[in-house]
Amino acid sequence: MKKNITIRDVARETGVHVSTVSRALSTEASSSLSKKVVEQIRSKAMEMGYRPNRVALGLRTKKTMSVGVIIPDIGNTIFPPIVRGVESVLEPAGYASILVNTDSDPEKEKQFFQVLLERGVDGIIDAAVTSNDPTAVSFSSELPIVTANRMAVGSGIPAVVNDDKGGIYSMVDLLVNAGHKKIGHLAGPSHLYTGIARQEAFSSSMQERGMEIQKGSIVSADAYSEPAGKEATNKILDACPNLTAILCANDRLAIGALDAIHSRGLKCPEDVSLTGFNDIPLLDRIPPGLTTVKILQFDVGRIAAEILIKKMKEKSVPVPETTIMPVSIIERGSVQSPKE
Amino acid sequence: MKKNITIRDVARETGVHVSTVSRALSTEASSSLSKKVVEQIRSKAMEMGYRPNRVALGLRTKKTMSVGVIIPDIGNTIFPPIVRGVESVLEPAGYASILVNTDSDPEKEKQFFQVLLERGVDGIIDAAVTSNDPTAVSFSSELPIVTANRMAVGSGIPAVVNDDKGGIYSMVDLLVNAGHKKIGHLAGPSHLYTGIARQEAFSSSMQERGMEIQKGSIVSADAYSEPAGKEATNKILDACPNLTAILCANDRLAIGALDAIHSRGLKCPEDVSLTGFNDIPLLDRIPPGLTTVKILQFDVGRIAAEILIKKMKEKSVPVPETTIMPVSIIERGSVQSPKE
DNA sequence: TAGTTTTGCGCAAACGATTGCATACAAAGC
DNA sequence: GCTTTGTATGCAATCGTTTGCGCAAAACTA
Repeated sequence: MKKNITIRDVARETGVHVSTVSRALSTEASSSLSKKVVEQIRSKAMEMGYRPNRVALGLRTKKTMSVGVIIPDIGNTIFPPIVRGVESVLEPAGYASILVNTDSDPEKEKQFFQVLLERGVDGIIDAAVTSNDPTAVSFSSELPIVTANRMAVGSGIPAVVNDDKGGIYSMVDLLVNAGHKKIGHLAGPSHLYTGIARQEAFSSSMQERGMEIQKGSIVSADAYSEPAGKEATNKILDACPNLTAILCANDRLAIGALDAIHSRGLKCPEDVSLTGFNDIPLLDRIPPGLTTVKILQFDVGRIAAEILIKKMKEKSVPVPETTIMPVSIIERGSVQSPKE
Repeated sequence: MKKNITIRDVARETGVHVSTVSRALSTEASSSLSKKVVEQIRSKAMEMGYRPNRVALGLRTKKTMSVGVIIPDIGNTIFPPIVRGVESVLEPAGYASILVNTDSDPEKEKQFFQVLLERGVDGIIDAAVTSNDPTAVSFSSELPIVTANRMAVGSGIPAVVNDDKGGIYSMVDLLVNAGHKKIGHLAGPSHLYTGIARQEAFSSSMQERGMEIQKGSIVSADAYSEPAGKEATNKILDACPNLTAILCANDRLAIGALDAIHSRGLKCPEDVSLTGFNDIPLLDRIPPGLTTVKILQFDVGRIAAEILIKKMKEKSVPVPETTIMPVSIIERGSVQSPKE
């Protein structure tokens, strides 16, 4: 492993001072130098295989050109596209992303904030934020943060989220228009923004349409997972066996609901219609085809990163506090009119 | 954004020299100090909210405690578990992971190597390596590299891969035992290790079992994607309509094959049996249930990271050049005995 | 031609930590 | 009581850059 060469080496070889080399290599500062030296230094640097040391740069300028990306779990299919969206703008802008997984543990989230700050990141994309997140709030005074896919309600931290409310409203419409009168809601975890927002949207939408919400027809799953969805669905159907449709807070819960329905000897959509949220990959191939709300995960990440870059460049620049990304309804086979 | 406090500040407050603070804060060096000062300095540092600056540390020690993780695309379902596996050992060991996506573009891979080196990573996990990868090889003399899921054949770079050969052999066995005589192979891209290794395994296995390989019954897909799988399958079936089974190089190709089969008015497994590789999430729920080879993605990442850490700590330590992870066969509904 | 401005580059201090070496003081040996 | 040996801490260089300031030479100005 050969020793790295520095601007000092280049300076020695070209017979100029290190500061001159530094300036020659910088696009802006090189204008204060004669064309000839700049040319000479650059070609010499290239020839010597000079590679700038970002660590030293970071120390000197207090900008590491890196950002922390905090997510609950990259294994959860909705996050990879978000991460790609983030990188699609960060990388071309010269930023590196340090990725960490919290497994939705607030304690870990806090630790990671510390670690990221020690490493001098210039900003953070937080897709693991909880609805009430003191950690994110307290760190938001230290460096720019943007939350993605979720938001810390009332925190003032810029957020890019999906139109959860609109999506749920459309789904309720769709079910009601299909003739459903008894609709349940398999809700997401109650400590997460998406869980809360979607449940609130469900309730208010049902109310606005004059639909009855039966007691026990709304149950929150512990996590966004298939088993949690199955368990919660069983609770819902135990309490309200007469339901003809269940609106699920996300696709994985809906898949769990499908399991519960089958295990009870029922069929979807014949006995109970089901809807999801997110439109995860391969969902279209799982029978009977889940009707769901498609979200723009990639764009959520992309826009969150764009906002973050703005704030990192100029921390007092005004940015929209909440950006809501449009959703669309994907109709497949899991919804049909109730039998009677 | 309040100014960060440094060991200099702590030194001033406690009335000692910065070097003393540095030693007090380090677990090893603190043994050379009196217990009293150490205690005093530490509590003062805590009280002042001192946060070490890793950038400065990195400059001084030439170790950034960070590693680059290069993958083709985090959106491809097989990579997230690998990344989690990598992080599961890197993070507890104090390393941060910088994640980059190459989209399988060798040019990008090269650029990212440069960027990662500029950023002073201590090592690299490369899961985007191509079978013949001059970039990885040339950089391997500059810093420790371990490849995951794929390998650069004959490069001497330590690799952790799946038992591709064993998996394919088992699959051929399974098909042959089910009575298939006309078996095709939907191969992966021919510039990727997995594509090559699996195809070679297919050919040699068939040969060893005395099975005939029809002309045109092996076609490489351009990419590991459903459309590429569909296209290649059509080519295969155009050339060899009498095939009763197609062994696919991975699950996504197999799903594409399923599409092709359906579009030709055929059925799986009645008309043609199909097998996959990887066992991606939700695969079990796609009818008729794809028989596939399950790989240990998480462990591939985990072990690759463990090897990398060893090499980063002591670059001349001997490590296994190739680690092969066991695979297992998951039987589902996509294979049955041929009709006639 | 003398004074003034501009141009081009060097000097040296910083960024925040670590670490080999020097040093002061105390304890211990004789 | 004087050397010897630790023991605990300070000193200063260093890692690789950037950048404000200064200064000489060149280029104008009148």
